[in-house]
Amino acid sequence: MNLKELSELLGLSQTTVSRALNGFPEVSERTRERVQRVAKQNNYAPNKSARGLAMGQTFTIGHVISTSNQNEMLNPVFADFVAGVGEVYSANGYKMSMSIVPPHEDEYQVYRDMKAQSVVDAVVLQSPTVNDGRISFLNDLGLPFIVHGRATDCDIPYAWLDINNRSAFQRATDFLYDLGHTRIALLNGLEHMDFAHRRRDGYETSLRSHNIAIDPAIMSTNEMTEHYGYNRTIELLKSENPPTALLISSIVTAYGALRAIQETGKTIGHDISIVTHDDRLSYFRDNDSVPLFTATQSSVREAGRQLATMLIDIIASPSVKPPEKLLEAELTLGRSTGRAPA
Amino acid sequence: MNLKELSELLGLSQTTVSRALNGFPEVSERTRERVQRVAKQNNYAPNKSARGLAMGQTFTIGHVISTSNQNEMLNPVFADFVAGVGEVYSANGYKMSMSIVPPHEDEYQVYRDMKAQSVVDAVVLQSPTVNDGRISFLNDLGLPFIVHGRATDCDIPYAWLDINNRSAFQRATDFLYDLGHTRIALLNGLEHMDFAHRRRDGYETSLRSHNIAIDPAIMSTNEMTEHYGYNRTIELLKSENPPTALLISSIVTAYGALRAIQETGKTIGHDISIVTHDDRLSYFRDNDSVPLFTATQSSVREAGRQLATMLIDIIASPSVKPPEKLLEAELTLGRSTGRAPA
DNA sequence: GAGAAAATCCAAAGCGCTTTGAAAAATGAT
DNA sequence: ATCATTTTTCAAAGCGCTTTGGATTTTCTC
Repeated sequence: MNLKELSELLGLSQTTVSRALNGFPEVSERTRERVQRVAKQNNYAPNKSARGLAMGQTFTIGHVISTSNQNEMLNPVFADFVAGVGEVYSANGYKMSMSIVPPHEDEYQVYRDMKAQSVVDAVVLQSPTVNDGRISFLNDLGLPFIVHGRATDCDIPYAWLDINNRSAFQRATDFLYDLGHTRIALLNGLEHMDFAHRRRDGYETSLRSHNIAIDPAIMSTNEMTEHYGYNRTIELLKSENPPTALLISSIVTAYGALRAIQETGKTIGHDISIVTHDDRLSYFRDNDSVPLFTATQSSVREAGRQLATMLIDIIASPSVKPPEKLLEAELTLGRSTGRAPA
Repeated sequence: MNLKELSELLGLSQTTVSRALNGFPEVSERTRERVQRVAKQNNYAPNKSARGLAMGQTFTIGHVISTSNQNEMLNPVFADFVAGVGEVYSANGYKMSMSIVPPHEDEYQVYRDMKAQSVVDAVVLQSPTVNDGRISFLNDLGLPFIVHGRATDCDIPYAWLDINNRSAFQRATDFLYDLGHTRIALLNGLEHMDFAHRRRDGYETSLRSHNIAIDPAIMSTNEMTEHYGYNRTIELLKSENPPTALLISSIVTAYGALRAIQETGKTIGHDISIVTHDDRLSYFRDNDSVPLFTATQSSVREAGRQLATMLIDIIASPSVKPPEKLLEAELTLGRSTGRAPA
């Protein structure tokens, strides 16, 4: 069923039917109701290609995910983030177009093609690095976008939504210090990633403020797998001057660290403390009355929702200055932290 | 830059340019080369909406993900599966359109709209249940599709790719039996899911073949979170007749079980054995020479690749009988299994 | 070099929608 | 009843591409 058929069925012109369905004021309520009813009955929905062609808008938002990193690893946060944005998209009549960029292929070309083919109205940029060339590239390309995160070394204005990584990790480190910990290891993500860079900054700032020397021997950076947490913790515990606390960038890695601690016969929250960042991933949901991990918490799914809302606003009014939003992470107390051993 | 402008630039008709770019034989190699060169130079790519409208094909494949289950949980397998299909899509000029269905909304309506708006050429159906109404629905709707998994109670022919869940769990149970285990607990996924149903079947078949009574007290079914693994294992270990081995449906849950075992002071592979299913999720990758878990392994990313290839074939030749593919899981030996304690 | 065959190119229609500019119908004011 | 407004409807153009059917040019054969 297409517009022509529907309008013939109704005995109206295509114009009137189109206007009735798209909520234009030039059509009487009685007609609109009738049109909508018959459209629903016949399961009519306007052809997206035709609509896109006529309006120069596709009601589609692009996500491009590069798997070109060393292990072709995906960000564990990916699924929940997508779920969050996707909810808002579908509530607003938008579709999500996801492109996976295979290893050794050019992510920039994907954006160029998206623009040339006008296949999306806007894109969301994920996993920004400290100095992310994609931002100025998209800016020059003229493709509206929003960044999930920020790029420290980028000075042009752009739209973003981020959590306060620096403050979160500073507070977490302060908290461990208050518990008496002075030897706090950092198990960070890859530090060319902007979020990891900022977390490290927060960690170091806290240490400096308490006159604790920054010791690279207990700071590490890697992809945030379970095994990274395990292996690195074993290493740290075996070292001559082992830390009494671990600050960890991902809950997946924190579980690995916990495994190592248990295996070594130590007690978490007693012999050694852990604070981790927790994105509230759905398959690590913790329903205990007191959660396992003390954590800097921020729901990445909720972040996705808010980011999508912002982006849809940008599409609606592109002229206004790029919106920015900084979400604070909560520091929630769990069973993984305690007073530093004497 | 659009076709008209490009063809004027080249001094050719739109027809010729279009044919040159789309590989039709009616254009000389010399012209084709020139056209392609100039197109690349000017970053020309055909408008997708226009192309879709003219050809009645969108080169887009739909994925619809319902978050309507109790905890709005996403399948942890989601990200890697998407990465797998996405690779193949982009290699073949297809785009992926992902729809998130918010809780309490009608997944069927999403499919109906996709069809009416002709926004996709085909869809992939994920997480099928034992008796999944979506299969016959899509069949009646006339929207080409392929199922990732199968539906036990569905008798119409349809395209699918699945792993041999039944055989994998039967072999795993046999293996534990051979090690002397006779009290083997099952920590399964939600059993209205077809894969979980089949795994249970494999487990029970093995037990019956060894004349071991099936004991519902040590069989459980739940969403496969870390905490499910932990809590359930604690429960089992505390019970009066505790199992000596656990068969677990997801590696996330297996880590939870391991945590419980360690906490109880028991040694994995000695006091208690674990066999888990491992989808080779990227953030649980295990690079140890001997892996942590003995597992029924099958890469879900590779499954995604193969499924995408099959679906593209279906689109190309819709008439042939729906393809089916059954992948066997490997049983790989890790450190989590050992002889049953005397 | 003429005619036939092959290779190359083109103008125009059509895909299904939105939207412009104008006409027809309904309403209100005099 | 007449004219001026407002409301409601419509015909047709245009979005950028593919593709049909035909025209033109080149190449080949004798």
